[in-house]
Amino acid sequence: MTPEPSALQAVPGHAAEAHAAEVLAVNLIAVLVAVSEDQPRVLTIGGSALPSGPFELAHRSLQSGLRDWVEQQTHHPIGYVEQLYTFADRDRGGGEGARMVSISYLGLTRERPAVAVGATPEWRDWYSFFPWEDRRQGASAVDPALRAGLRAWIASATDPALRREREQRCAIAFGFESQVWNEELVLQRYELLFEAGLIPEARHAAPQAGAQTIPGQAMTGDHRRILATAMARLRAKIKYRPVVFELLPETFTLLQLQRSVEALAGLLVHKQNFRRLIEQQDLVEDTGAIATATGGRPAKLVRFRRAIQAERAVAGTKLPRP
Amino acid sequence: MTPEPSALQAVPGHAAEAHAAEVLAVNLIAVLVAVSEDQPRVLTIGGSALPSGPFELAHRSLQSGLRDWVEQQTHHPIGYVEQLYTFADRDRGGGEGARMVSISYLGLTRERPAVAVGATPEWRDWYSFFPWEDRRQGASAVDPALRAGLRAWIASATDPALRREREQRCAIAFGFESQVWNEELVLQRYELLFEAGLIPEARHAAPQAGAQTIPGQAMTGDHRRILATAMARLRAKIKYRPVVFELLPETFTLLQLQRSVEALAGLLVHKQNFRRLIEQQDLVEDTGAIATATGGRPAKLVRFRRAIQAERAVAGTKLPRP
DNA sequence: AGGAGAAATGCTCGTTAGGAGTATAAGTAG
DNA sequence: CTACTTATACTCCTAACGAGCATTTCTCCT
Repeated sequence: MTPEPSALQAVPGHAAEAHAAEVLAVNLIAVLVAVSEDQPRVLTIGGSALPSGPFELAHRSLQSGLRDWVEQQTHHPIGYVEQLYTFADRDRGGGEGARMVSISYLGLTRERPAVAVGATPEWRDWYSFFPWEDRRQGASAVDPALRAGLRAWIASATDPALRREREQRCAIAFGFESQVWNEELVLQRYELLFEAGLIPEARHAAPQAGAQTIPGQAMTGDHRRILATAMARLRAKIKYRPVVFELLPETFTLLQLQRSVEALAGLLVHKQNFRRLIEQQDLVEDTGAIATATGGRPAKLVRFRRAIQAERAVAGTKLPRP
Repeated sequence: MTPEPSALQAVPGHAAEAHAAEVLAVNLIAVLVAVSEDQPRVLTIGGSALPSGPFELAHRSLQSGLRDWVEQQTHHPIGYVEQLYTFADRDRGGGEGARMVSISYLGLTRERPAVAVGATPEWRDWYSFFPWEDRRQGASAVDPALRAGLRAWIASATDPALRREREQRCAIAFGFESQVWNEELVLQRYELLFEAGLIPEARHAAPQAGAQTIPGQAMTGDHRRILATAMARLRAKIKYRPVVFELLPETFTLLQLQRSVEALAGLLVHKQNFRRLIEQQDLVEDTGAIATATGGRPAKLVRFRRAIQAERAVAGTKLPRP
């Protein structure tokens, strides 16, 4: 076993010594998600920033570093943590020689009821940052503003090829022509709006003429982009991995489960088929208890079958096996 | 917009100043994949290390930093680059206060024919590192050795609960009982073998009694784990994103395409159904040309319809829409 | 008490994607 | 001319999925 080499050292101009000095600050950023009252929430600091903190030498690993201080913050066990993305764009970080590398994580937890409103940290509805992503009541109210802004951006391209390209990107991301809304394209939509100058955070990067902005609260730095990444990842993941259960109490009804999925996806689902899906996958089991009715026939209380994690590997095959 | 804060600074014991000094070296690691002669290859340095190099202040972003020096190495355009994972385990990096954070990437390219064999860098068959992952000829020849080693590891657990847990993990990852081999579980399999002490690299971390190791060439440090991550990601990705085409020449036959997919997946697929899949998704278009036959009826040469990238967003829905 | 409303639960269709296999066409190597 | 290899076209079957209808069992209102 050779000692950990800088394998590139053979390349001219890449002498290892020259780089030993190039050290960077490493930051951990958490998107902590919970669902309560059928709304997805995200933990914020000061209302518009994601919790973040430096990676320290004392931490065993990146993930344990994140867990350490998130649990310190929330006094909650985080059931599920997943790395999102690492980035180090030029405009981030401090001055010369102090560039920052940020490693973002998605964490799922149950919202602690006792968190005071207005406190720091505070749970906020994630759709307050992305109002256009909530389509549970049909196309959202902010849709016309988006369309108008995007149309203006498309029209502002003088090159016809560029105009067509923008048009197509918008059509796909927002389903303008085809009426097909893909709830997973959260990040693509955000980036289009950003490019179009409709996002206040974009002003800082590229100050434009006074294009008007759209509804949706801004966040510190590029935290809203990170939140978009987390939303996209979670919306994709709930479809092939039983992660929703990390957000639910120990026992719950099928409707509660459905409402949570709908909250995350920003879409309504077909109730009967949703139940069929859950049942045929053996995801839950009866507890024997009955939910105190909330306005209809009482529902069975079920619990997540943790055994399923062990029994089955994820399927996800799409190759025509022989 | 508040200035980029360390949001955790309010937490006791986390004063921002105390951490400004904790800076770390950041390393970029590339898993560069190509396919030639129906074999997946990975670019190595010195035969057993992945190319890696420091992230420098001069780089615009992490990804462009990676692109810069990979293209410098291979003199190839890399069509596709994707971030894999960032890690910073305690046993990595140098001495005190110089811990290393490694950011790994997956890159796809076409193998340049003119690369000399035995050179540094060198393309190597990725199954030389993971012989058990190639099941195109049925269960691989190394299978018995794996089973024996894993059985010994299972039996070595004195606690019956632990033994059952190990048994189940092996059954899922390797499909022992159910005969179901999930080709995406590359990383899980590697980690099981690692835990079982069957991987030479594990010796360094936890020197055990002389459990025997299994076929498959070792790599520097934890590079084999990173390669496993890349293989798993790529095997999953080819199923829902048209990334295989990055590995193929401009025009190709459907069989070439199929063989490339099989090479990556380590599995054979049903030819007719594979073609149906490709056709119904409109992934390729005729070039009009015919392939000079390689031993059968001549095949149409097709090319990837790049337009598809723009036309369609990825589907991937599993929610019962209303 | 009786009826309206809300939610739970059960079942039925029709369509489609995917797995598996048969049949035929069109080349090359002897 | 024949054997072999690969390309290409269909057929059949089943499970999964989208879209409904119908019935049951509660609470609440008048």
